[in-house]
Amino acid sequence: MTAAANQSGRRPTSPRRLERAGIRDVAAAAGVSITTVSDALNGKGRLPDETRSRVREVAERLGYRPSAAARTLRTGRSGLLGLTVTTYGEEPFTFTEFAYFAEMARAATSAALSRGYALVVLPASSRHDVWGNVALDGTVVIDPADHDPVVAELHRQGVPVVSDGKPGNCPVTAWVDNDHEAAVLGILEHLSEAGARRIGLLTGTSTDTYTRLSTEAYLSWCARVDQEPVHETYPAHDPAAGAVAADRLLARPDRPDAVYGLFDPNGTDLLAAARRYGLRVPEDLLLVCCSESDVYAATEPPITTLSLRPRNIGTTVVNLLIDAIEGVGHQPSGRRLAPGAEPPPGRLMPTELIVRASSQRRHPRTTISPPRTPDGV
Amino acid sequence: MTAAANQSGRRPTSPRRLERAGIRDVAAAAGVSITTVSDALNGKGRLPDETRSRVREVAERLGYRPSAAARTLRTGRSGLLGLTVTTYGEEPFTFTEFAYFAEMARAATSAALSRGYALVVLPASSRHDVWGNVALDGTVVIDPADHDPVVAELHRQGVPVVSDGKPGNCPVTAWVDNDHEAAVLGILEHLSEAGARRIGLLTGTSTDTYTRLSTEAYLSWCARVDQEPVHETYPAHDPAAGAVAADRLLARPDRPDAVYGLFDPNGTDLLAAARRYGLRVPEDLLLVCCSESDVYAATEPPITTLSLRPRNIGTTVVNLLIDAIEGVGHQPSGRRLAPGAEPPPGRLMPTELIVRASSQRRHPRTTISPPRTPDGV
DNA sequence: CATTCCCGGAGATACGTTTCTCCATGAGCA
DNA sequence: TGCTCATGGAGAAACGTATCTCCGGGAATG
Repeated sequence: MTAAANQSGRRPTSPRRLERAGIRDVAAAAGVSITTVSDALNGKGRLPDETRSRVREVAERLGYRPSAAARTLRTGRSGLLGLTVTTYGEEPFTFTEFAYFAEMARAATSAALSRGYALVVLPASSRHDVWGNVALDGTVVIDPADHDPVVAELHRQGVPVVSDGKPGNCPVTAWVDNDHEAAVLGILEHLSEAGARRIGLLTGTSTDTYTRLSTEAYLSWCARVDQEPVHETYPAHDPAAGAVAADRLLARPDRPDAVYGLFDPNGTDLLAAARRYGLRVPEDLLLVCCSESDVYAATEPPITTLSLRPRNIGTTVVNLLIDAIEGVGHQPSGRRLAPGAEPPPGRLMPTELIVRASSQRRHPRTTISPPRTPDGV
Repeated sequence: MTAAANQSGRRPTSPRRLERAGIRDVAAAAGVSITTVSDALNGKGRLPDETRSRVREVAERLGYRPSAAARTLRTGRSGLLGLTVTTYGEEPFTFTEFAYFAEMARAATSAALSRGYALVVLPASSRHDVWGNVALDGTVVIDPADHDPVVAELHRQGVPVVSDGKPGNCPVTAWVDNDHEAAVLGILEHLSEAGARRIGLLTGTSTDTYTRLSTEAYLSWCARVDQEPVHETYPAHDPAAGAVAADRLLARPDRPDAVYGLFDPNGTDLLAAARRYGLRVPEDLLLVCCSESDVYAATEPPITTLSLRPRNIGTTVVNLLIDAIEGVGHQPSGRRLAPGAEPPPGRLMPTELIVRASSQRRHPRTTISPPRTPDGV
């Protein structure tokens, strides 16, 4: 039957070995036109239910699966979202953000799927041919650089881009970020309440928005409460440098009695350094670091962490992206032609401070920093 | 100039708003034919270098990007690999395998990328429309069920499938797995050497290959050394049930003096249970569990873990898949028509026992179980 | 001078959909 | 009877690329 359909449907010039059934085969087998098959399967035209169900049945029987490539070509929609992550070395993901990224990607995948999209992870540094070979309806970019070439290229192609991390100078469609300022202030306040008199900060040297905003919040807080900043910095992509910097921080003459570390490994590094200097945590030194890892629930003592709630971020960023993709037509495309007219809309998400033994000399407590109104809106 | 190219290249009937430059525009702008442009850009035909570079230059100037959809439609290759993972609940990934999966997926992505492919994560339970909407050159399936419908469908469509986990009864092209039998025997031996007299096992009730092979190895070892099995089981998808089962195991009259837990959370659950019963680890109870999480390096005491080396698995499985995709033509497709003629080729990968304080009363040591020859070859 | 051959490149077709346009038919209505 | 209209469906034009076939013309060869 399939063979017969093939023969009547195809040009006789190419006696194709019969591979997968195409829409033509279904049309022939059902005795209707291609149009009718397409309409019946996609629920589009005006057809009596009888025809619709008959066509569906024939398609099912032939094991017909529409060609994704042809559909994409015709409709201009691939149903694919990109997830781009900045890279330092050979490995496609940043080391320091690994747990964050894993959780965020998982939530993003889930959110995309539930709206009928699939997610492709594409490091910015990927081979160019890979980028060129996949049709993306939109892209999520993690922490884009100031004049990110990838974002610029996508923008030029008219592909919507939503960034995780407030963009410095990037033509993104929208963005999502944590309220880093509020988070840092919340931590400093928390440490103060626990009795800290001199709070130190451990950060990377990189100029990404996260580091910059957090540092600025710290410095302005220092100015306000009239504390001299105690601030150490290291190249964040170098795993060994973090331990050294932690050591340096505790070796200073103006040694802090509390430290906040901006990156995931800082907690264990600081703990090790404290041991070397014979400092007890939390009696002599209060410790907080930003991390998604549950390692810090099991350390001795357990360490208070700031969670950026990557699941929230991932879900939000994908939903914003899909909104932008499907909401096309609402936005006059003239927007692209008016640079700097108005900043892209942004959304600030709350962080969560998971209070453990390392940052309290009294009893435990959990706070969530309140969301603020985004600057961009 | 682009406008002119458009006008001369397009049919005058449709005065398309000028969007992205197509191959026609490049051809017109360079004063050559479409064929020449395609050949020049893909390095295919016989063209003088001068023409080639000129065409490339024009393409660059126009910002030409070939349409991935059109290319896929024409060539039948999308450059996309699927990564399918079995699901228990709403979330697309299995809880107990989270760290394993994250690492494995990361390695798989990396391996795919370095060979020019991109990876799409697609839970088996995804909405049907998502599966239908993405053109896959091949798929990696994690732990396929015995008569997995997803694998069957892919097989029917002629899509190569490589599985992570030895398939029970599935038409996969190839498979990769750990040598679970050797791993379990290695652990039992390790515990015996540390002084264990009665070793217990904590597993899930599910019938996947991993659980089955490990359990069988345990039982046959028990028979050989003449020990009565001490075996507790719980529904692996229920996080609370694991803790209960751990408790049950240590409450037995024939309480074991050593336990191996097959799943990630078993370690912490067993540790907590041991505390409740006043058992010291490792003095009264030796502990090992299978996990990729570095949590177990920080527990008190640190717990010995078996790593399945997901990075190895991910890399291998993807490379095997791409080999199968690109090696098409070597395999006579008649293979598909001869079911049961020969089992698919498989590869067994070594595991790694990371020895920590919980499983030794002497000094630390690290062993790696030797790889065996796969059954299938 | 006639023939062959290779170089450089043009034309046309197919990949498998979706969708726009249009047509035939028969019912309802004046 | 003649007109409009809704219904059910067919035809054909894209979408943008890769590739197969073929062709003109100059150089080499007899």
